[in-house]
Formats: sequence, C-alpha cells, structure tokens
Amino acid sequence: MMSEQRRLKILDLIRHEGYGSLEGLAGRLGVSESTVRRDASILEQEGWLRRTRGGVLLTSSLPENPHFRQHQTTAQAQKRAIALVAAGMVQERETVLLDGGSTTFELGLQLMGRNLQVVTNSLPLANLFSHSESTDLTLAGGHLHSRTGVILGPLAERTLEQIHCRWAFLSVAGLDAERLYNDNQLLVETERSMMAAADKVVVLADSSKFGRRGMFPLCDWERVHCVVVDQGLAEEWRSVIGRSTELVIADLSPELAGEVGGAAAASGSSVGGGRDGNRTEEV
Amino acid sequence: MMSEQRRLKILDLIRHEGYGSLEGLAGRLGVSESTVRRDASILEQEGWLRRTRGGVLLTSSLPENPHFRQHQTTAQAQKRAIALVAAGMVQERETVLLDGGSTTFELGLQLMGRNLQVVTNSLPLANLFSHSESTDLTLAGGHLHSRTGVILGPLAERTLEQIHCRWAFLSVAGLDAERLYNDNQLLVETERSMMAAADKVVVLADSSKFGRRGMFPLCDWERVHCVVVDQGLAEEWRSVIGRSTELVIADLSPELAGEVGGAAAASGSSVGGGRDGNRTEEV
DNA sequence: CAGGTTCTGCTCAGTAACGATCAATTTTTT
DNA sequence: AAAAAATTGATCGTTACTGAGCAGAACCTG
Repeated sequence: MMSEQRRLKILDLIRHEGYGSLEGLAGRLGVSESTVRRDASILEQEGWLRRTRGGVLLTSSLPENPHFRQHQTTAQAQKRAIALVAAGMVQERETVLLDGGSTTFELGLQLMGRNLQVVTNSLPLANLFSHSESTDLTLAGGHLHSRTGVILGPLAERTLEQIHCRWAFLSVAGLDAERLYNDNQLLVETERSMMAAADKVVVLADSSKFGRRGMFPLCDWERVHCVVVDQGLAEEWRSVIGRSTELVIADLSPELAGEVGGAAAASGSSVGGGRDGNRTEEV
Repeated sequence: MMSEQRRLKILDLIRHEGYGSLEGLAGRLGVSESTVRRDASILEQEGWLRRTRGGVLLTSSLPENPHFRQHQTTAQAQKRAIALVAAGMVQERETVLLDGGSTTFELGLQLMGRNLQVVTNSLPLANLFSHSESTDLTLAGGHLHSRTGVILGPLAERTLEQIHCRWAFLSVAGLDAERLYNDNQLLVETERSMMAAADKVVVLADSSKFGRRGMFPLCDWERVHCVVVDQGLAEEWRSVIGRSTELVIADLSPELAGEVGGAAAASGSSVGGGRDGNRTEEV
C-alpha cells in the first residue's frame, strides 16, 4: 500500500467522526500502529489534524474531493491556519471573491461545501468548486497565465466590473509599512479590479511576506480592510500596519485547533488596527 | 506513437479511482513496470498527476471529466476522426474558439502542442491547455455550469464580444434540415456570441445528432460554414444540408486513426454543400 | 503518592520501490 | 535495405518505508 494514499485514507476515515484511535486506524488500514503513528505525525505537521494521546483529532473540515492534498510545503500549516480564520469571517450565502495563490487556495478548501457564491480568476480554484453542488461559481474571463493558473488582463477586469461581492480575499507578494506589492503588472491591475468589486478587502499573507517588496505596488493600506497573517509575524510589524486596517493573527494553538465544525472562527486574535478600524468582522 | 496513447490511458485509468499503483497499471496496460514508471514521470512533469512511492495520484488541477471515460468506444473513435479532420483545418498561429462538449474536447487533444491562440468557455479544455507552452489560452468569464464544466451567461457573452477568432468549433445537441439545436438556453445564447466572434463557424457533430432536435433552436444553416460528421451519416442527410454549408465526412480508415500528431489533414472528404458553398478550407 | 498500565519516541533490520544503466527490439530515416 | 533513433524491459546498487522491540514518559487508580 502506498503511504500517500494511506494518509489520504486516514483523513477520509476521521472525516466523519472527527476522531480516530491509533489502534483502530491501524486495524482498519491493515498496517502497524507504528506506521499510523508516523503518518499521524506527518499529517499533524501539515496541519490536517492534531494528535492526542492514543489518537488523532481533525482540525479542519475536509472537502469531499479526494484530490485536495497538494504538495506539502513547510509553510502549509501556517497557510491553513490563515485560511481557517478567513473562512470563519464568511457567512452562509455571502458572495466571495477569491484571488489566485496558494493561501487563497487553502481558503477555497475550507470554503468547500458551504452555501456561497464564489468568484475567482484562478483555474485551480475553479476546478475545486466545479463539482460543488452547494457553491455557485463564476469565473473571470481573460488570458490564462499558464505558470500560475491565474486569469489576467483587461478581459478579466471587464468581467470583474460587472460583479459585486461582499468579500475579496487577495494574495500579495510582499507588503511593507506603506503599501502592498505584487510581482506581475497584469496581476496588479486585475487585483485592483477585485478590490473595487468588493465591500471588504481581506489580504491573506503569511508572515514571510512582511517587509518584502514586490516589483509593482498594488495599493496603500487604506484600501485594505483586514489582513490575516500567521503567528510567525514579528512583534515590530504588529503596530506598523495602517490605522484603518485590522490585523488578525491566526494562531495554530492546540485548543483552538480542536474546534472541528465549520465554526473555526474563534481561532484568530485581532491585535492591530487603530481606533477607527473596520472592526465589523467577528473574528 | 503508442506511448502517447498509453499515457492518455493511464490518465483515464486513474481518473476513476484517483490513484493507481505502478504494478497494477503495468498489468492493466500490458507493459513493464519500468515503462509505467517512465510514463508517470513524464505525466508528472506535465502536471497531470503526482507520483508517490509505489504509484501515482491524480492532481487536483484536473477534475474528473467525462470525456476521458469513454475508452475506445466506437463513438469515441468517431469523435476522434471528426476531431482529426477539424484539427487539419487549422493552421499554425491561427486563433481558434472551442466550445464545450466531448467532440470539441477531442479536438482540443488533437490541437495540443500546436502554436495557436485558443479561446474556450470549457473548463476541461482550459485545463488541457493550461500547461501548454505553445498554446496561448483565453478563457471566457461567467457562470460555471457545474454539470458540464462550461462557462455560460451574459458575462461570457460580454467576453466573447471583445474577441475575434478565425475559427469557431461548436457542439450541438441536434440538427435537422432547417436548423441546429442545443438543450440549454444559456448555452444557445453563448454559442451565438461565439458564432459572431469567428470568421469560420464549424460544427462538430457525430452522425447520431442528425435528425435529432434539441430544446432550443440555435441558428439556421446559413450561419454555419462547415459541419464535420463521421462516416456513419445516412445517405439521405448528405444532400439535405443547406447550400451554403459544406459537409465534411470524416472517414475512419485505420492508418488515419493512428495519426495522433497535428497533420491529420487529409482524412476528410467533402461531399455536401451547394454551388456557392464556403469551400475555403483545404480539408 | 506509589504502582501499574498505556502510550510515546526512538532505533534497527528487513523489504519494497526507486533511479540509472544497458542490451534488445521496434520504428523511423537515409 | 542499411543506418540511426527511439522505445522498451531487465538488472543492480541505493534509498525510503515499514514493523517490531525497547526504554522512558505520561496517565490512571486506589
């Protein structure tokens, strides 16, 4: 039996019950307990589940789609933590605009199966939602940037002009005290259209992005209502973000990871922002 | 020659389960494990699947799509014959508009690797070309019809209004002596936009579609420059098609069925059409 | 708090799978 | 028809995964 497939099966097995004992899993999978223990450690590192004594606990709601487990990067767990918080902001039947990028893809995974209207310019995200019964999907038209799988250009902007959403979740290549950046001219233009189309603009950025600048400036902080970042963010940055932007830290602490249902909301802690910040979200 | 087909078959085989062991695939394909291992590496490089120890996993970027499922059914062979003829019409560096549907998907397979600008409203086709270096891809925006993987609606039409192509290859649900039909209102509207955007409108229809009517009329024959059909077409139909439309029969001669590369041109024989037909294509 | 039990991380040897290589075969070109 | 190229399958040394065993830590239980 293949290890990767077995790990998928472990996730599948605990999806419904939310918990699985090491012994039980070993029996059901036909492998030794050592192996399950090892798998559990790996899956925990990747942020899929949390180990408890004698078993494992699901941390995030998993999509039905069996092909969701992408190549695992070290930053994957952080990205998932960010995605969990962001998913908690969104309420049923709202409209959500999703940018391309690995973190927004994680958010897509968390949003699967919910009753939403999703708009995206990302081909991987479109594939993710393409079979979903509960989620309505609208795709931006335009030129496909083949390396990243993102649709860009004037046509995409034209599409986005026709649309209004409650939320826009964006990726960036970097951000500093003044503004945000991305590395592709067309992408920047398209993202501006996204920001114009949404009530609330949320930027998803892992902590490594802070202090890094991209080739093209995207916008100033005033345009961004909220930025979600992992707990790796250095202290000095927590006060730097402009006063109109709320800063949300997505911790990956154990007791919070235990929250199983879609209600992963409470796992973020708002720390930044100024007196007049947009604190409307119950994060 | 054989290898490319075998790789397609590997994708086909793992599409159902989402994974496949090297050993099992080798057995089912009747080749050695070494060969499967090589194929798997190639397919992984192309982004179709992910290798794991002992087997392969389908990549999330390629959703289960029904067009692959039909192995070598007779319908499949006919569709491929039609696609081969259609692919032969297109010259390098031209612009091609591809509708959704199983036959146009086959055409997409035939066009892979060629130097073209492709426009489509089909998610499966977008995925097909998304890895391609040689083909530029533009996607129509709009609402994704999840059952068929096709993008429809006013937004798509808005996108298509901005575009002009040399060729439009369309699918239909049925056609009779007067006009062509499809079964979805939105699809019909979108296809009309496609027809308006192209110099040459080519309909790909296997012979079973003739005499069948769909729910919504699409257009009359005057709007269609060419229709490609398999050799199963009954004699009585060959003279019925309107005089402005060229009828091309795609024969399924053995040596042609093997032709995979682009140069499948000579396999069609033009028989229908009237005195003033659009005979510009060298089929 | 003591004692027993369970669980854990770790090491280690056996095994299965891997990539690289090369000869045999088929296909294509000259 | 001969030469060249590509493809295939077998072999081999290396790598990665697996399961068992073991010492110590964590968890009841009285």
